[in-house]
Amino acid sequence: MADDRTSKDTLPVWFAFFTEIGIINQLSRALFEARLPDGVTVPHFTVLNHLMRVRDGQTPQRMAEAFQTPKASLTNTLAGLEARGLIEMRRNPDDGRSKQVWLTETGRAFRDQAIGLLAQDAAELAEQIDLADMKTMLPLLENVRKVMDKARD
Amino acid sequence: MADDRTSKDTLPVWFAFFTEIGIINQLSRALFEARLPDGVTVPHFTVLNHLMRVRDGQTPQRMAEAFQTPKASLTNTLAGLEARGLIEMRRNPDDGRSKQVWLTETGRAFRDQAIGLLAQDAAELAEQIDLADMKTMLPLLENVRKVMDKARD
DNA sequence: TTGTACTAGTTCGAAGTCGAATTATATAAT
DNA sequence: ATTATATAATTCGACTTCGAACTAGTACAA
Repeated sequence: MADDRTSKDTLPVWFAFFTEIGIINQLSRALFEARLPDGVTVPHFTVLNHLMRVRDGQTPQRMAEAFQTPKASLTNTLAGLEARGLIEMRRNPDDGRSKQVWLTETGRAFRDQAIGLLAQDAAELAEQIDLADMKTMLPLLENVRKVMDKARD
Repeated sequence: MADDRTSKDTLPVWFAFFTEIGIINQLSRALFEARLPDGVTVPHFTVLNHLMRVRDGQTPQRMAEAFQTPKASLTNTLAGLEARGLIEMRRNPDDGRSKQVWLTETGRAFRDQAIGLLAQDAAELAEQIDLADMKTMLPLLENVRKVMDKARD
């Protein structure tokens, strides 16, 4: 018995939601890339951060799934990181088709330094936005993400 | 006077927040573009929707500000819409430097039809996500967006 | 052992993004 | 009027994105 008649204002609310998401995404990208040196982009940083938070030595495939991003895009991102000496790609000894992505020492240092720079911006934002609000939103956003992820055919 | 010592978990929360934002943005883009016909993209639709919701006849400059997007990107988007006959660019009679963007009848019809298609997806999402949660997030997201917007130097 | 099907990653190409330079027009100052 | 400065939009070019085709390697069946 779920009511399959959706409320009249459902659509506008969702639209407004996606609009805000889009703008915040854009603003955060601009903010990040203004801080990151040397043409390092958000996708670059995201990969470094992921490898450090979760574990390095992962395959590109696995990471593509984690980020919900096409393999071809990731190939490009990884090539950029490797060219800058921040990661190392090795053959996967267990499976010749796949590879493993390892952080270099430079990569680890770079990520830590970047975190430091970004922390300044975060602190500035934190002055103006209640952390409690962020903690309210976070689980709700996660839920939206999970539902949308499942809805993909 | 403001405490410049931010809580220890501020940074991780903000990171997680931006990560969710990024993924939801990506998922919503995929969802939208699967529905929109004929190579029409999210930026295209966003412009149409904005012109209809707010008012058409606006200048590209004004819209670029509203969307937080570079002028050069918008030029490209508008060119696509004009090529498809969904908008019309006219000289601004009050200022020869600028232009005005007007919806065509085709453009209006297209937007209405697109809304109908997207409403189906929204209804599906709405079945699984409480509208109250959306209404909780919306003002908080708006606030984040406004603060970030102001923080741009 | 060969064949068939599958999977990981890359390459290719078409399209989108956007900072910087450029063009056209407007406004202000003298 | 002339010049200087500012603003709206476009063009240019370097770069990113990502679907589809391709290459290399694996698995399993007969």
